[in-house]
Amino acid sequence: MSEGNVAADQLRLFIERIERLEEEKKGIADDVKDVYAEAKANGYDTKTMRAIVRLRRMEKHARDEADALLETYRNALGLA
Amino acid sequence: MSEGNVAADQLRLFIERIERLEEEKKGIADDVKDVYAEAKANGYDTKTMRAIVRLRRMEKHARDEADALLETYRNALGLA
Amino acid sequence: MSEGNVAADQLRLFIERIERLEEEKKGIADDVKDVYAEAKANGYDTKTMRAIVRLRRMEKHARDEADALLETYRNALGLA
Amino acid sequence: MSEGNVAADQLRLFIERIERLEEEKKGIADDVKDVYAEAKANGYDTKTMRAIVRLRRMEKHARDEADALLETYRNALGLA
DNA sequence: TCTTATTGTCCTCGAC
DNA sequence: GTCGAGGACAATAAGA
Repeated sequence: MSEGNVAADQLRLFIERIERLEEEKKGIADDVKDVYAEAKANGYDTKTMRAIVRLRRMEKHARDEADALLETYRNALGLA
Repeated sequence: MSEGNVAADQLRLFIERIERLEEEKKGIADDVKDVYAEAKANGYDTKTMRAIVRLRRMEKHARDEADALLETYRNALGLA
Repeated sequence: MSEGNVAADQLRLFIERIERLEEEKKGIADDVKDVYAEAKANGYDTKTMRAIVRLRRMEKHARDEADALLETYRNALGLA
Repeated sequence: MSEGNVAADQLRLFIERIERLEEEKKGIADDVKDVYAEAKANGYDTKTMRAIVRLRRMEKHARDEADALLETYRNALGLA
């Protein structure tokens, strides 16, 4: 079997990389949950906190989008 | 068969209502496409236009979200 | 500013038309959601309903395809 | 302002911790996407790959469940 | 074709 | 423990 399973091996490696990343991702998601729990234990309202996080994310996205649009304009006008 | 198919009839009515709405929705989506096509025919870059529409939508969402959050704060503080 | 902003004005009009249409579309999407919610409140399983709607749409699509094909044949044969 | 904003500061810290974690999470999600893209560039079908990953996750879950059940039995029987 | 945008489904989470 | 909302993910459709 010294040959022919190259493709299978490569696939397996891809799969394993993905699984490792997914695990990391899950770990971080758990960390996020912990922070909310800790905040709640300190008397904060998690619903409001989630709203704040959501708002800030939206604002950041809008800003990024605006920057990209401005860049598009610049290019269209041949500036910089 | 004057009886017993009440449920089936009701389900059919729900399905038909949904299908009617979906058709309307599709019609509007087609209208949007037409507007983009018309704009393109007038020399506008549709990709940029889509970016503008997206940006304005994001900004509006952020604004709405901010308003809702402010309202939450107001209530929490017993104001108004 | 009686001049030169014609293009900008026209663009703005296009954008506004699109945004208006998008809003209508969203309104209809909300209506659809309401119908599903109402059906659920009447004891129907929305997942199944969605499957039905999807199936009927596919069938309609298949029928339309068949009609188009038939039309193609007709034309190829010089029949009305 | 040496006083009274303790709560606000603490809240801000919680929010920032969450945002930092969310960013990390997004970074990893992007990494996953990259791996899929790389696999695709090597001739693999990503849809199939996703199915494999999903299946293995389910199998792991099933195994964990079985282990937990076994543990429950052990405890019920007073075995180490 | 190949990417990007939208849509739909699933699943988690907090509230009641 | 059920419900509804929200977010994440996957599938499909559209556009370049």
